[in-house]
Amino acid sequence: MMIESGTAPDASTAGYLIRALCRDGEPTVAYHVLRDVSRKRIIPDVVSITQLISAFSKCGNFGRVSEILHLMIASGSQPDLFTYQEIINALCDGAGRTAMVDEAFRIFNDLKLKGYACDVVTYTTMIDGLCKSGRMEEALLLWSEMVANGIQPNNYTYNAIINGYCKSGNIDHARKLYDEMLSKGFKESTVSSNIMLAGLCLHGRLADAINLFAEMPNKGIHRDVITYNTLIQCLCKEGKTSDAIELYSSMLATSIRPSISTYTPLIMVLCEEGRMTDAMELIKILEAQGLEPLVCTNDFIISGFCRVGNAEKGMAWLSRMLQSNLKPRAETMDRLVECLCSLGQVDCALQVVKKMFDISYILGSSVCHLLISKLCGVDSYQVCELLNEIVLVES
DNA sequence: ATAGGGTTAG
Repeated sequence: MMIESGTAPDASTAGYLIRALCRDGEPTVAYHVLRDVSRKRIIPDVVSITQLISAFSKCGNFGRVSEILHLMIASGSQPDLFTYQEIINALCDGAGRTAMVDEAFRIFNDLKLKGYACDVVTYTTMIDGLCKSGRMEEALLLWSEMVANGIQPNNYTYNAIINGYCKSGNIDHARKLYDEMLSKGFKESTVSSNIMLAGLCLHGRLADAINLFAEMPNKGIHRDVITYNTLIQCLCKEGKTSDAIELYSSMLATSIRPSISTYTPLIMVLCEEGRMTDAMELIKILEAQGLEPLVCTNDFIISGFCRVGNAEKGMAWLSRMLQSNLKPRAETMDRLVECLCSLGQVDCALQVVKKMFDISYILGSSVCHLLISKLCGVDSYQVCELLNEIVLVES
């Protein structure tokens, strides 16, 4: 309407639109606004373009990020520390999966060379990224460099490094840093407690973990869904299933709502113990709360039904999975074939095998042997050995 | 005229 009425949009018009579109999760539309106005030599403010860069960084579209940076610089506008902070943060994100920490580190070091004054947030982001990819030595070097530059670590920085120590197995160093953090006047928080809790759990120090959990309210630290999930997962891992379920029950008595990560370890351990009725009860509960089981939970359930010899239920869940376009793990299919064979339901087993072929899985050799044995009524290992011998003799 | 950054489980 504005353009049709003959009023030319300016940089502010574009800036408003770009920020609003980014906020509403429409970065591609925002990008087209930027392209449109830049053709008329109109360049929105750095804040708006930074939001756009942030949106594309977060979804991993670094090609587009680089393009916008070039457009920005070519039109005489300079990205600032916030702009690069968003890119570095996104490159560090991904929990080791898609983390491009090397690239983040390159940009970070480049920033210093270009004369940008990195601050506590930039340093902390980079330290956290290095810690998360297991590069503790470099993270500690950066910490020293930061302090040498007159920037004091804050509670975020401490949490990043404490988390790094916890994850890399040095729980005693983590503890030392924790005490140092407290001595500098930074307060314990839900986040710092959750980090230590996860560290203790990771190293099997269940008694210490339970103690920390118990002490949180005494110290005035609020427990959140992550606190509960971390301890529930730990109890499940340590075989304390009834304690895990008890903790889950006590969680329901609080105002904290369980998440899918509350249920996943509980259902997994119930399936492993063959407690399929209890597992299915939890599935019903989580679905009633509008949650959806993870793909791996479906695998646990099928394997669990196989474990208790209920191939029929296992088959039903497999169908449910395939109908939802979820891909079961190959081992899950193997378990089901094995279970059906042991029940003498070779035809059903072959149906599963057909479904495996449909999703382009290859039969494992042990399942192959099992099927051949069932179909031929002979021990296929012996047949194979015989065949091998024949091949040897002939060659 | 308006407005931007970092943490914990999975």
